[in-house]
Amino acid sequence: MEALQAHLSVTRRKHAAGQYLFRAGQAFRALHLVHAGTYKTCELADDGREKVTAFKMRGELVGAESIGLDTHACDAIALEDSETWELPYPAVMKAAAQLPWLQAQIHAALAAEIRCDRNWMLLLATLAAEPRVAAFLMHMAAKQARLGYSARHFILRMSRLDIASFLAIKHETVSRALSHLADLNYISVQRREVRVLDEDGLRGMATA
Amino acid sequence: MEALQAHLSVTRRKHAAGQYLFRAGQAFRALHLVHAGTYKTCELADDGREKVTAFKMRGELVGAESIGLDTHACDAIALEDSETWELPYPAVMKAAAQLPWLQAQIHAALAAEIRCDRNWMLLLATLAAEPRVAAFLMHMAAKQARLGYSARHFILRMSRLDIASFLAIKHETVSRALSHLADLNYISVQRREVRVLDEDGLRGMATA
DNA sequence: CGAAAGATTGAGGTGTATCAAGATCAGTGG
DNA sequence: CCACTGATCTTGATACACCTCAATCTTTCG
Repeated sequence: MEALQAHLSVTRRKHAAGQYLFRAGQAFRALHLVHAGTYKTCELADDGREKVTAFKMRGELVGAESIGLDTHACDAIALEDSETWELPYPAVMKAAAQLPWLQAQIHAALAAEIRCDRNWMLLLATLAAEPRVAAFLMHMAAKQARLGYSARHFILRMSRLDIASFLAIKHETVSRALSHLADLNYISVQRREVRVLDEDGLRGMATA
Repeated sequence: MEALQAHLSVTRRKHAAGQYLFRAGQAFRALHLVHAGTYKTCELADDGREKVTAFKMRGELVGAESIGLDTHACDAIALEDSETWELPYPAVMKAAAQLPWLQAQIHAALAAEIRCDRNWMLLLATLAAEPRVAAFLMHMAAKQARLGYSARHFILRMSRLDIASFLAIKHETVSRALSHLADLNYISVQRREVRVLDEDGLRGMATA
């Protein structure tokens, strides 16, 4: 995905914490590749119900779910000062028509998105609150590691409320789960700073 | 999607009720367009946890989530005697490279899959058991209508257990919810046969 | 027909939501 | 710099929706 600049014009966009990358209903014109920082995407219902559906970091694509629509299907919001590369969708399509590897990459990225969502669906459907939180922490740790940071010590960029929404529980429950995981000495938490003390313990909690 | 036969070889495959279209771990070689009947897809975890992630009927694509992988990421099972058109994936890719409209269709289909999953995630995260069941019935009714059948009277092709798994509740809870919706005279149910008596009532239940 | 699978209904237990009160932190303006 | 304000987080007590366990009934299929 990183060799794209050679084939199409890429615009850098910076977003302050809390700023919208796009809102549901706005015209869909481009995909966004996260270059720095963290974003969340929020699914919205007509009646006001909403849920955080994903957290996106460097190398991940935002906005793909709106392909084929005129307007965006969800909100995307920066959780900290962040930056994306904007990839105009028509240009991407044109480039993909010329470059089989790019087409394969796009298909693969969309399919991976589906698999990721379904993994979370499975997890939310089959695990209780505390295991969900444990799995979430493991997942965040893995993401950190993939980006070259420590999987043992990291900062959660999202609020308890965001985590709660993502995990389909209440924020009080997230708080309690974190406190309990700390009591068990699997982690230490201070506000948004997390330290993983016992990875095996966490893993055990996340699958049982 | 129906003009595909002109551009690539399509194999018809029949499946008896309960038969696997593919299993997780089997080689991924083709997409499958449902031509008749109903299939379910099941996401599996290493430790045995599983969840029904989708029900697919005529015109819907099965297997897209495994694009980019060597092997299938989930199970797909026929719920009744059914038939698919098998679309060899390499051939699809080749055709898409020549036909921009096909490429756009594929992107759109994958994106639509993501949006559909996220709608269910939102629903499961924000609604209680009974509204989930009501929403599920409305959804099934809409699917029936789209295929030209009655949205007022239809047969559920899946068991209570399948519905329960899909909605992330227990099958007893599904049963009770259905009974209660019948008590309210929103529907009538006998086993898998459903009649919608009060669509507005159902809709109200599904969003509150 | 008999056996197994699926569906319904009841009674009781439990995990999480709800409601509420403090504590801690971040940002603002005096 | 500090007081002030609002947002975020933590913790407790209670309520209730759903799960669990169990029995019964119906349908399906060999």
